[in-house]
Amino acid sequence: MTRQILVTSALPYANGHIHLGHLVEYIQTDIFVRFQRLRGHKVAYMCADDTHGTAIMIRAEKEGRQPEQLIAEMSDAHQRDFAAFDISFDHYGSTNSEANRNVAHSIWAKLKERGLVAQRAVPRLFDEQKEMFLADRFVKGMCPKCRAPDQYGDACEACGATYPATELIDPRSIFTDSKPVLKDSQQSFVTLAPLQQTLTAWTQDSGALQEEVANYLKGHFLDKPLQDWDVSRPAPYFGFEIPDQPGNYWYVWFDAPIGYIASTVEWCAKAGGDADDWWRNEDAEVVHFLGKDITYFHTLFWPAMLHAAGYCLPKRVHIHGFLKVNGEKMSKSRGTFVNASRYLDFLEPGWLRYYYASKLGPKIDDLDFQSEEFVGKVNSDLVGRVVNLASRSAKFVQDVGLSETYPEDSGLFRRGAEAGEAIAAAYEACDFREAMRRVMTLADDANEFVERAAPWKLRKDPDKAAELQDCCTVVLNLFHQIMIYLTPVLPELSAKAGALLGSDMDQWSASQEPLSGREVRKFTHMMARVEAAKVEEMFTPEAPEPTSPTIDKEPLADEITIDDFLRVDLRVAEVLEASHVDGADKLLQLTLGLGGDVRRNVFAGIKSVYEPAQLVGKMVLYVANLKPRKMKFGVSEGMVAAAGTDGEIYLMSPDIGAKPGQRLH
RNA sequence: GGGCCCUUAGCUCAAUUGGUUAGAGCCGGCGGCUCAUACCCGCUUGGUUGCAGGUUCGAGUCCUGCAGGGCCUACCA
Repeated sequence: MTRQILVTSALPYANGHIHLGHLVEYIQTDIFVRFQRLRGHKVAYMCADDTHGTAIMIRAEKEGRQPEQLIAEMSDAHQRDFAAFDISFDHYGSTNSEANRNVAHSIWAKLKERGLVAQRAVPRLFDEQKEMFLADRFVKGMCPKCRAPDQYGDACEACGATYPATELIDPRSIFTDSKPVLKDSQQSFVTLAPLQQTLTAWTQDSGALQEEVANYLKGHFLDKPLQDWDVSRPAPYFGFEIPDQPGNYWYVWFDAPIGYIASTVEWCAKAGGDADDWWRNEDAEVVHFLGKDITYFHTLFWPAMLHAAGYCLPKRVHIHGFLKVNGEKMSKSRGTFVNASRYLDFLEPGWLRYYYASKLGPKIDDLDFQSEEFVGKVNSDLVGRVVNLASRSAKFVQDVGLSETYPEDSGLFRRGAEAGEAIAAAYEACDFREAMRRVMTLADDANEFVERAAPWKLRKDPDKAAELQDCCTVVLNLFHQIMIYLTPVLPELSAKAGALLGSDMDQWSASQEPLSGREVRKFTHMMARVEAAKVEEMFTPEAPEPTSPTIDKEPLADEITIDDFLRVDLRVAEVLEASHVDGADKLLQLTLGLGGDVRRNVFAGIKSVYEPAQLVGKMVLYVANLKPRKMKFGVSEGMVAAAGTDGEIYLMSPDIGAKPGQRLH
C-alpha cells in the first residue's frame, strides 16, 4: 500500500547559521524521507525559516537594517547549507509569508469560534514617553534573584534565572531610559483546558510519541489543569498583528509551527495538489522531527491548535537529543561549535551523513561526535568495506560486463535480499544505527566471498575467464544491493554506484533482483578517505575575531557620572579565612580583613574555580557598602569583585603593596 | 528537593522481551593475501553485565536499596 507521508524538520531560527547540531536533525529527517521515497511512498518534506520575534528585531536594529533584509539573507544562507548536505526538501518557505499569515488567521478564527481564545488584562511595563508597552527584551533592570545589573526582562544572563519583566528591580526602558509604569494590557490567551482529554489520549495512547516523552508530559503538564497560553505580544514586534487586536502581535511560537502548513500550501500551489489532502486527511501521516528543547511546543500547544482548527493530529513526533563533540557540549571557545559551511571547508558531507546515521537510535539520547570514531567509521566501513567491493572487482569486468545470467553464489544475494526487511524496519523506526550495523554485516560477507573466490588468481588463467566474470558479477551485485540499502544515507555515493552499473537506484525493490548481462563502466574513485588531521583542524578555534566576543555578550553600560561611581565603596581586603559551605554548590565563605579589627563575612559564588586554601592571604577587591543579604547559609556582607562570563571567574586583585582597607578612587 | 532516562569488553553498541557457554565492530596481538584508496581475510587477548540484596528451576533482562552519569523541573546563589 502506498502511504502518504508529510515530514517536517523543525524550522531553523533566522538568527543564526546552520551548525553541526542542526544537521543532526536535518540529516536524520532527510534519511527518513529518502527512505520513504525509495520505498515508493508519496512523501512531502516541508520546512521553512522561523523568522519572527524580538531577537530578530533587535538584531536587525543593531545592524541598522530592516528585519526583512536580515531574514532574506539568512534564508539564502540556510538553504545553501542544506543543499550542500543533500537535504531534499520539497519546499522551503518562511514564516514571514502571506501563506503563513493566511493560515494563522484561519486557525485563529477557528480557535475563537470554538471559544478557545480568552482576553484578559495583564499588567505590563509601559513606557510613557514612547507610549508603548515594553516587550521583555526592551526593558532592563536588576535581576530580582541575583541583583546583577542591566539584565533583560525575561531572564538573567548572569545567574540564568527566568522571571516576568514586572519583577525586575529598578526597570528602565531601553528606548528612553525612563522608568516604565505598570499598565494593564489586553492580552490574548489560548485556553487549553478543554482539550486536556484529547491531548492526554494523544500523548499517552496514540503511539505518536516516544515513551520517555509521553512520561515527561504526563508528569509535568497533564497531571494538572493545563494553563492558558499567552500568545500575544505588544508592538513593536516583528511578526503578524493579531487581526482583532491592533497593537498586539502573535508570539513567535504561535505562528512558527503554522509554517509547516503554510509551506505545504505554497508547495501545492507550485507543484499541484491540496494542502488539506495532507493535513486534513486521516489517511495521510504527518511526521515531525525535532530536538528535545522544543518538545512541549510540539506536543501540547501545536496539537491543541491543530485539533481545534480541524486538522489531523500528527501520527508521529520524533524527538532527538543534542550534539556533543568529544564528550562535551559544543563550545565556541573550544572550537567545537562548527558551522555547516566550516565543516564543508574541511570535510565531505557524505561522511557526516553516514557517521550520524551510524550513531542515531530511536531514543532521545544526545549524540556524541567523536573524532577518532568518525575517522574510523568512514574509513573502515564505507571506504574499506563497501566501496572496496567495487574497486576490487569492477575493473576485471569492465570489458565484458556482467554475466548473462546471475551465477551460483551459495545463497549470498538471496540472504542479502532477505535482510532488506529488517533493514527497512530499522529505518522505519528511526533506528538508523541498527540499519547501518546490518548493512555492514552484508559488506563483511561480501568481502569474505571475494577472498575465497580470489579473482586476482582467476585472472591469471585464461581458461577461467568465465569464472572470473561470474565472481565479479556476484561481487558487483552484492555491492549494488548494499548501495540500494544505503541510498537514503548516501545519495551521492549511490548515484556513482548506479552510474557504474547503469542502475537508477531509485527503488528499494531493486535490492531484491540481481543485475545481469549489462555493461560495467570504468571504475572511478567514489569516496575519499578522511584524514584525521583535517578533523582536528576543523575543531581548532580560529584566531580571535577582530571584535572581542566578550564585549558583544555584555555590551558597555550606559554613561554615569563620577558621583554615581563614588556611591560604590570599593575597598582592598585581605582574605583571612576561606572555607567550603556545607550544602552549597557554588559558594565559598570568606572572612575578609579591612585592616585593624574590621572583618566582614562574605559568601562568594566562586567554588567552581577557587580552592579555599589558595585564597587565604590573597588581596581582593571588596564592594563594602552593598546592602547585606540574607542567604540560606547566613548573611553576606557585600561581595568580592570578579570578572568573567560563562563559568569563567577571575577575582580582582590589587597591585603588590596595596593595604587592606584602602579605598578605590 | 521532585520527576524521567541511563550504566554490558579500552571505545561505540547488541543480546529474539525471563531461557543453554553475554555477542559484534573499532582498537590491541599473531598469521595470511597482494585484486583493492595501507585494503581485505583468518585466528586471538579482553566481561564477577556499576555495587549490594531479593523474586525465580533459571536474572544483563523483574523488584528494592546504594553509587555514578544525563536530562527536565523547582529552589538556592
